[in-house]
Amino acid sequence: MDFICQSTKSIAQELLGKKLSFNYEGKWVSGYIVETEAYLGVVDQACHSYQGKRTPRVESLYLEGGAVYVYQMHRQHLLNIVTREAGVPEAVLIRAIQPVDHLELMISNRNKEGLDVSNGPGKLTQAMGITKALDGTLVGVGTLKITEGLQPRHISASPRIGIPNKGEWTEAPLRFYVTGNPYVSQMPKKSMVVAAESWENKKIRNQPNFS
DNA sequence: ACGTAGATCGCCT
DNA sequence: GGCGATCTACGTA
Repeated sequence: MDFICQSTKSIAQELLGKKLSFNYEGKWVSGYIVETEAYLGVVDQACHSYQGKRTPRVESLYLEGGAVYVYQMHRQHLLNIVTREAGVPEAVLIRAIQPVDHLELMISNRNKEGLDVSNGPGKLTQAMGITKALDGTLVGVGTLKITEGLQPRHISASPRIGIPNKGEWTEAPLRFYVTGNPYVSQMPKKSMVVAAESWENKKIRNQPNFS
């Protein structure tokens, strides 16, 4: 996947359905990405690099696309993937996943089960065991991987969560999610569908087609 | 289903 | 000293 030669908005949408895997104590814990947000760098009032702000905490945002930016707020870690070329501080926040491998480990890490395991940005990092140790590393070369997964049947956009009083940046539709997937944060029960129905049907592989 | 409060910490100012 | 790109528990319908 190309994290450099595309707009951050495109990457945020392309990440939906990709499989996110983290090596936690020797086990590849994983899930399909179902919700993301784009943060558009120096012009974006909601972005940590707004107006070129550069402090030790946000340093990773200035790395090349494919770098990992993890920061902490309250007691949670939030996971971002840096986009664009080095020096252009844009990123995509991973907000929710649908668990795939080692669900039992995620349940144990969260001390919760069901949708509460990973339907929020702080929840999914806790479930997978992601900490600040990942900050500044590169996707694909260390303990974090992003690989092919499923194809969303439909993608929805909305304003980003938790960005009050930032004018046009509060309203900008920079949050993207797999329509109807129950693991999307703050999804009304009424709008949920069975998880499998939010994805395109899997192609049947390794099977001859006799029609 | 929704709103509100409280937690309790690293990182800036 | 103040403030979050959040989460949880606990009110109330």
